[in-house]
Amino acid sequence: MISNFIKTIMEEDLASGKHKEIITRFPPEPNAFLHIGHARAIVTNFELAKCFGGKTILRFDDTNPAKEEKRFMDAIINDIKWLGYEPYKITFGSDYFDTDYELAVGLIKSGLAYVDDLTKEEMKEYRGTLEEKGKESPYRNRSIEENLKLFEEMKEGKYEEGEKTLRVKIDMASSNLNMRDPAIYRIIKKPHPHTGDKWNIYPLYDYAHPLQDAMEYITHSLCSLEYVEHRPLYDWVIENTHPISTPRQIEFGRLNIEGTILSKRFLKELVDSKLVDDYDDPRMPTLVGLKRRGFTKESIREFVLSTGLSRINSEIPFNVLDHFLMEDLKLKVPRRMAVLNPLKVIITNYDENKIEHFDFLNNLENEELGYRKISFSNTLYIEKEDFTPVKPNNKYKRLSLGAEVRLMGAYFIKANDCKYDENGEVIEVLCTYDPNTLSGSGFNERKPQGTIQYVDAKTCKKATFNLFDSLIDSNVDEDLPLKDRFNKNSKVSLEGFVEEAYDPTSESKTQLMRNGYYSNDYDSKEDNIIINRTVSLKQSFNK
RNA sequence: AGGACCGUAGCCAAGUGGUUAAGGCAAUGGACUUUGACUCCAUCAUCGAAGGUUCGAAUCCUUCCGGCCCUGCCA
Repeated sequence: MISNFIKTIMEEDLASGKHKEIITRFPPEPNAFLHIGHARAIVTNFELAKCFGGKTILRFDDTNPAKEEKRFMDAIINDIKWLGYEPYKITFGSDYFDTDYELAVGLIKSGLAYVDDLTKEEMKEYRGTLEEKGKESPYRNRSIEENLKLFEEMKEGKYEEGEKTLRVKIDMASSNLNMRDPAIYRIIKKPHPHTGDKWNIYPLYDYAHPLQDAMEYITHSLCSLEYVEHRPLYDWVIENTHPISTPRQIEFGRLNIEGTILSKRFLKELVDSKLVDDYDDPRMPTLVGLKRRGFTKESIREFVLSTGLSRINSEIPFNVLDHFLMEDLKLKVPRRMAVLNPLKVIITNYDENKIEHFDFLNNLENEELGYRKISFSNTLYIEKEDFTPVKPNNKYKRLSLGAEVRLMGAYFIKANDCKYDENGEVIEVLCTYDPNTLSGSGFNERKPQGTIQYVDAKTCKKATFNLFDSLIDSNVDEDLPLKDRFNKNSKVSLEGFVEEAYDPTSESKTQLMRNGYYSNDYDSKEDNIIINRTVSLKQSFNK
């Protein structure tokens, strides 16, 4: 499923013959890492074009030389490729500076643009406010010849930054502030990464963007809702410069994820203040962060396509993202048992020198993933929350004294006794096993209370589990500075165990067999496996 | 009365005058079980509010309420 209202527009434009082909574009300014919000724009643009056999261009919007950075450009290209998309071509806003300039000269010649000497502050004053109309600049009626000469001189570098701008003559009384003679060129005396020191003047977004679209034959220029009020200006530029094609701007709502903030500023603050490791910290909503957290490109893509988009800014719970990861991985990856909070279990009627190995399906629902060995001995670990001395209610499906439970892939065990530490915490459970109940043996004389997972203490591997939560603390006042709203518990590390078969070097995606959390992005430091949980526990058992 | 956009369930979102308002997520109940997972079955809205037009409205009109955006020589 893909955005209906935009797709409908495209279908109509194709049917009416307005366009023969659909061409879209993704136009990031190369000054930040891409996040999940950008993924929505990327997926939408690429998929929509793909729907109609069209093309999508990646265009770096580098009209402001003060802002661009090469490392962001590389990161953006990598992120788009990671998502599985190949731009038809990669262009730069600066590719069109010559045409931008010529068309601006044309605007002056038609009496539609003028060079203004007003300072920034004066211009603000003249612009008026939301309630009051603006007034015309005293320089508004310079002759075409003078404007031409002045604009040329601006280009040649005769004036300093801020001294002059080129403005377009529209309507100072417009209720749309964007139409009150917006500036389309300003002086910036900085070398540009692509055009060097060729230019002393650079076009502004509202002028450059529609022209870039036009010059690339973009048919549908998708952008976020905040540009709605820029559309009249977008159309004005197209109508009055008569470029080679007539693109159409279409706006859609932004995507937000609950528990995080998708703003460049916030993400930068987190990194700069070292609250997170870097832009690729698994807690970050950046694409590189989500990737490290374990998200696959398929899951991101499906997430975007399935949640759809409209002209509403949406705020989607993080667990929706989890859902699509789960959907993507559940048949694709092997599953492994893991114990995050270990509790020792001693099998009192099992030979303490014996270790058995069983074949166990890597993924119950997908036999193609094959089998691995799991082992069983008299000393095991189970999850702390999988044992309680007294069975709390009849829905309890785990181990309690006197009750019998299946160890997944192995035997039934019955808890007979347990030991406590000085704080009254259970530290060891004493069980007996029934050799007749081996999994797969066909034993069906009685049913266990439930099934729990375990690892064999004699063969398991130590692992550190990183569990992640929202970046934003929901209990903190929204008016506080972003940094102060950081959730200090957004990362919790637990020391536990994974079964022997877990291979950190080859299994970058694994489902850990308890309520669907998956591991990814291990870091093998010394002997310690670090596993980042990617999908949150659906619920806590200890309600 | 500054202007723009928007309001369909807890969260997304189809639907743009015509049978009982798609679908997904979440939730709840049940079945199954080598994970309280997965899978399967069932349940879950009269469309921000009030009026109006119409044989008939979530769809058109009016008013009200609510949200969000706009006063960069940023994008």
